Amino acid sequence: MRIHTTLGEHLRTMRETAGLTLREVATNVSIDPSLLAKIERNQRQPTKKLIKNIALFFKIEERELLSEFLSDQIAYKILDEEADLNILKVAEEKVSYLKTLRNG
Amino acid sequence: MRIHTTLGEHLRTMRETAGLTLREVATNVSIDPSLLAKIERNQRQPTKKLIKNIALFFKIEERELLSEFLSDQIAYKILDEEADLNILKVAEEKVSYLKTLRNG
DNA sequence: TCCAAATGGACAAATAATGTCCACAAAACT
DNA sequence: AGTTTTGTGGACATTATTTGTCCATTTGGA
Repeated sequence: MRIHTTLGEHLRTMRETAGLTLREVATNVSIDPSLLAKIERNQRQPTKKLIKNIALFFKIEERELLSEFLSDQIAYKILDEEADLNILKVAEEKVSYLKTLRNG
Repeated sequence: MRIHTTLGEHLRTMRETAGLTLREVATNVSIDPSLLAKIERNQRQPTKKLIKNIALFFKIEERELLSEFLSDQIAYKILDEEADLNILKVAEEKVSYLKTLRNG
């Protein structure tokens, strides 16, 4: 089993493992092959609806892809902003803080 | 370690400490007072241009506010998606991985 | 070579966000 | 009380961002 580090790479691995073309998968999830190609190379983000369709098509857990999707988004944001990694620690503290605000 | 709340709360604290009204600050940073009120209560996100203006107005470091801004965005995303906190660990690993990819 | 597959870019469409206006509510002041 | 000032809420306009498509081009294999 190959290690995939982004959602796009994971999707490409699954497709190639299944021996399918972009066109075949794209048709089944109702998008243009060009868009799927971009998603596999992380040039576009899939919508949640598309993630659901892909999970159904490959018969895997939707939440697995959603988790990859979310961590991708956060990672790319850190990279885009050239931010320090301790931003993530701060964010973690804020989540706890905001949760207590919401509940208490 | 210092206490992190949210960017909005920070802005409100600074404004009140300075004894200024929403209108006074809003006028100086060229936005509607209503918008500033929403930003202080985290109902709206400031643009980077606005963050710059605010930093100039209060004579503080722009990057301090930008860091708060970024960690806020990540925290709110985690909360919105009701995601597990270990997503942040995964994101951290992805950042490292993508950095090595980028550099070769 | 020929054909299918994959990629890139420009543009259209859709979505999501910011920002404003105005009305209202709550204080504060005279 | 009346008046003015401050902060809030919602509807809407505006702007920005993102997704998605189309088509041309390139790549790779039989």
